[in-house]
Amino acid sequence: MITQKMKYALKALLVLADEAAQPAPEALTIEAIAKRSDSPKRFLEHILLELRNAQVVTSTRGRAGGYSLLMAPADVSISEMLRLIDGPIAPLACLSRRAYQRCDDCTDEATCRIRKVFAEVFWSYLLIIDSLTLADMLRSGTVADQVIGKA
Amino acid sequence: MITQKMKYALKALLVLADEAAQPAPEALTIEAIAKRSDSPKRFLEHILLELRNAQVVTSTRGRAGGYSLLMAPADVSISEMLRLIDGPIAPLACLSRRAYQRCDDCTDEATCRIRKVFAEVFWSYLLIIDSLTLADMLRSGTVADQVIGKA
DNA sequence: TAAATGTCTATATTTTTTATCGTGTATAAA
DNA sequence: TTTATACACGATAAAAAATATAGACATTTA
Repeated sequence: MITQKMKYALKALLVLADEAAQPAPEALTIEAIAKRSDSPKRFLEHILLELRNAQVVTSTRGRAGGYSLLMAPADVSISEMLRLIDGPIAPLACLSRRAYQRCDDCTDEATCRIRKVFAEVFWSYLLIIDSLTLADMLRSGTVADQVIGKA
Repeated sequence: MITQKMKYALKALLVLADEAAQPAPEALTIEAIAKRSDSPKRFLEHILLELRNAQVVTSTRGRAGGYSLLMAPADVSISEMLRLIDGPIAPLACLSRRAYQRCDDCTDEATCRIRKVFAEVFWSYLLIIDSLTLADMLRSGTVADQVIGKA
């Protein structure tokens, strides 16, 4: 299960992407994003900061300041967002490349049967989720799209 | 990431499956399973109880009592074990069939863009993980297998 | 009946998740 | 240059989940 925090992050990104798609996009305040995404403002603040540090969004201070999307939606990888907000996505730490951690009790990774079976699942899973971006979320956006999609 | 509890459960199942594959299989005490799987005995106790309630393993009390595998390894679904031990495997509660829960703030599931994108990932993921069983873990068991598998 | 073993409930500890608060800093307009 | 507005950052806290541990009890069989 993805965390509530991740849901807020995705909602915020959707709000920012929607704004960026407007004719005259403006920076949105945390408050505005919180309202539109129905997220707790003070919590969202930290999430946006993480997104900013990852250079997914950008912010300006002072009057008329706020946040806006920095990367193109097609370049915002869902799996990267998951890693950023929720941490490693591998089912086992010993299968994560970026957050690799050996199991305490592991005598031999090469012969670990748990590792082996989850490795198979994980590679297939990665193949799918690594291909998804914020743009994919936007595409399935409107009700009209939904109806067309079902036809 | 799967929990430590799930790791213990899988290790215990492997121990029991290995025992079941012996010429003269015997019931194994919690202590024996704990030792062989390097799991905390008192914690393992609860795990085995859950597996027993799910009729994956069986137990006998008293002298010479202990646990043994009840289901055939090929019938022990890894995804079912995940559901049993770690809870729902869906990325969102609103995508889980057995543990379905509507999101508090959700106005319309049919048009939720987060739900839609994770639904796609999830169905593909399910396809993979639902096909895996304890038997698959056993197959990739020995070092010899590993070497052959690589060839 | 005694020893071995599983059963069950309660409790405890640690970590993670989900926030909230206070204060500081930057910016732009008045 | 003051002031209003907004983000930045660190501290703290409550709630939930994960990871156990303990004690009393029930069952079996030698």
